[in-house]
Amino acid sequence: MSNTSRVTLRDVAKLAGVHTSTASRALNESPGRTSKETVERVRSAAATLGYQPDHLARALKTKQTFLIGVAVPDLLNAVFPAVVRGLEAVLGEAGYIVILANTDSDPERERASVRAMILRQVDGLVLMTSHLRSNLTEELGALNIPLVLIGRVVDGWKVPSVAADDQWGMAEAVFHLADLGHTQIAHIGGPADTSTGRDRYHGYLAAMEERGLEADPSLVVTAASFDEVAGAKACRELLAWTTDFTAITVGSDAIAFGCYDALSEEGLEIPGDVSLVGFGGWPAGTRANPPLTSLWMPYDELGRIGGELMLAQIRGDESETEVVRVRGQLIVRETTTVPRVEVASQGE
Amino acid sequence: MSNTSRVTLRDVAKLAGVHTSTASRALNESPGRTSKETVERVRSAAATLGYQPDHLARALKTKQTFLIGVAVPDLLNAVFPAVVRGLEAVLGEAGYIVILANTDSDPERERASVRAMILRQVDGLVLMTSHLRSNLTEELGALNIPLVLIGRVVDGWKVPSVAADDQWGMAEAVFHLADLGHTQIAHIGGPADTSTGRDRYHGYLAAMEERGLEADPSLVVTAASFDEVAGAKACRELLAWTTDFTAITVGSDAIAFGCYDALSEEGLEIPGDVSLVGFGGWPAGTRANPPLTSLWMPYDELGRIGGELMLAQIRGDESETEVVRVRGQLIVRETTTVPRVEVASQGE
DNA sequence: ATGAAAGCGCTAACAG
DNA sequence: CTGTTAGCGCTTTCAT
Repeated sequence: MSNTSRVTLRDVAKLAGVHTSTASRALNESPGRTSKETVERVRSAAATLGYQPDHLARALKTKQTFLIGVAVPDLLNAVFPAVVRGLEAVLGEAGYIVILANTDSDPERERASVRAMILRQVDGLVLMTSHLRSNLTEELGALNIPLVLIGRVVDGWKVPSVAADDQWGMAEAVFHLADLGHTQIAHIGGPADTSTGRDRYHGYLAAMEERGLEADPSLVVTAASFDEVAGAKACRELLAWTTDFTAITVGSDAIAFGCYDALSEEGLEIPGDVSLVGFGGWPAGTRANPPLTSLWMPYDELGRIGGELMLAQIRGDESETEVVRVRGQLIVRETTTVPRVEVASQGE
Repeated sequence: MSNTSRVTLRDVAKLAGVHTSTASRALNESPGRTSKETVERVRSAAATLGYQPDHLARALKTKQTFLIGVAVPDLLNAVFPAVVRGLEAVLGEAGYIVILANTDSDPERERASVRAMILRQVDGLVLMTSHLRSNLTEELGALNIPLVLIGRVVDGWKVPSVAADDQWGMAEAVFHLADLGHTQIAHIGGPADTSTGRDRYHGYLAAMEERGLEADPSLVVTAASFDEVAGAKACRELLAWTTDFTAITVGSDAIAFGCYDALSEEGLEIPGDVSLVGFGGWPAGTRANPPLTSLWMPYDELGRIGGELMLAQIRGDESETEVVRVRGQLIVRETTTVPRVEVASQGE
């Protein structure tokens, strides 16, 4: 019943026989501004009373809440928990605490969440949102609150960001296929209005060109989202159009799984008829049938770096707006092999 | 640069031509305590100025932060993001915001996180911790802060909780196997010091007895944790001891996946030689090879109910300490079939 | 029904 | 180096 009325700074001061303000200084160690002696007395008084400063009161005065708002599109997508974990570790270490909001990839909900967080006076905002256009951009720009973007890069908006090197990654995937002898490589990309979707697509294009391969536009389709059903749907579209390809690169592991279904519906075997390379490197890929070859990216690392960027920004260390790209590595499992030969009939 | 110094209640009051305290009452609608007229004036003043109350200041006075602390053991385990999502949805709806801490299933880190959250004056605490003994129990009991346990039930500690009906679920799994004709059913349980581990084990025992089957103690092993490697290890132990069983029930889908590995190392086929039933019903099970039969539990629902319990408790609606058990359903995929016959040689 | 005054717990000018 | 005085923005007695 009794909430053991918290011990306040006044209590500490009284016990130490000094004024509250002195106690405050002693504890916050305003550099040199206090005699060693009193610092000592106050410290021990605080210790014996088990004094814990009240964050709220302090925040009211200092305008620092030590709260960091984190907006994630979809906690059910395994990528995001990994990022959040990394973030929480780094920020927690520095005394910050993470407040979380799931936006369901809905711009509306996202705006609402961000507003709520700003209202809470968060010291910084980490956005992993998918579709970053909207006036959220300006709204946040005006507020000039420390901001970090994770996973997506927004052009024309100077803000510290960290993301997987999607272009590089997708290029690796294409090279792997090309090295196996594939020349007709399809691409089922993620939504075109996401930077990840776009960047991966560009990586595909660049890699095809680098290998002197034609990126036939009819071999490129776009999934409406990064999940399995969208992936299956997109793959069916592709299949309805043409089967003149021996390999597929995709925008996410989930999309790849969607392809498992769509391909098997058509009686196409992986990798016998079609080789497939996922993107993300989910652990689940190991158990899939067949195990998914995929370009793994260190998502937890994204979170950690994102945390660092946030801390740097709060400290004011912004040497320059930093945009970090991290790279992972291709994990070759069993969905890729040399191309089937029959299709080679069609001349170049 | 300029943080557009937020509009304060004073500004609103001034514009409405009333005192701050009146404005406060008008906005908080202290029932009937204010004339309709002024309420109207203040409201519109607030609207035109775009007034947003300062949570911090309010909290300092009212001792209500509208923050709910949530401690999760491991965000990388797919179960927890689902729960968090449910929680966040319900609590967010009610104006609460979720602050998150990952404890890595480490009692030490857990205590630290919980302390930090309490320091932040959270209005409530949601714990999904695995090993709930420790003095955390008493520490929290003394503080009498609204508390909800999700996923685990701690005996001898009266606190609102919601968890999967583990006993029922595991019994279903056993019944399924028994119906197929299995009589020698092994059990690879989760850690014995978790309520989930124990309850599932008890469910296994009860179901075996109900069907008049002998639960041979040598057919029961315990995994050190709920993950794949612990599962594989435990399964190897079992295999080293005996192969006199035709089916296995396990404490989690991850443990089941570990069994995939351990069984195949011994050249045992699933389900040809050994039938296997997972627990949890992860989506990943669909893609596994073979697709995993598993007892699915609605983890998002756990989160939602947990949120409701928290809200009820905050409101003071505690009719009685509630302990909710939710049930899911068996999803039959391809890891279960009738028992192999050869083993039937050994008499009873 | 409203205004005046006090105070939540802390920090930050300003004197001394 | 320390005490005094204010005040963060809000709610809440207490008078009126």
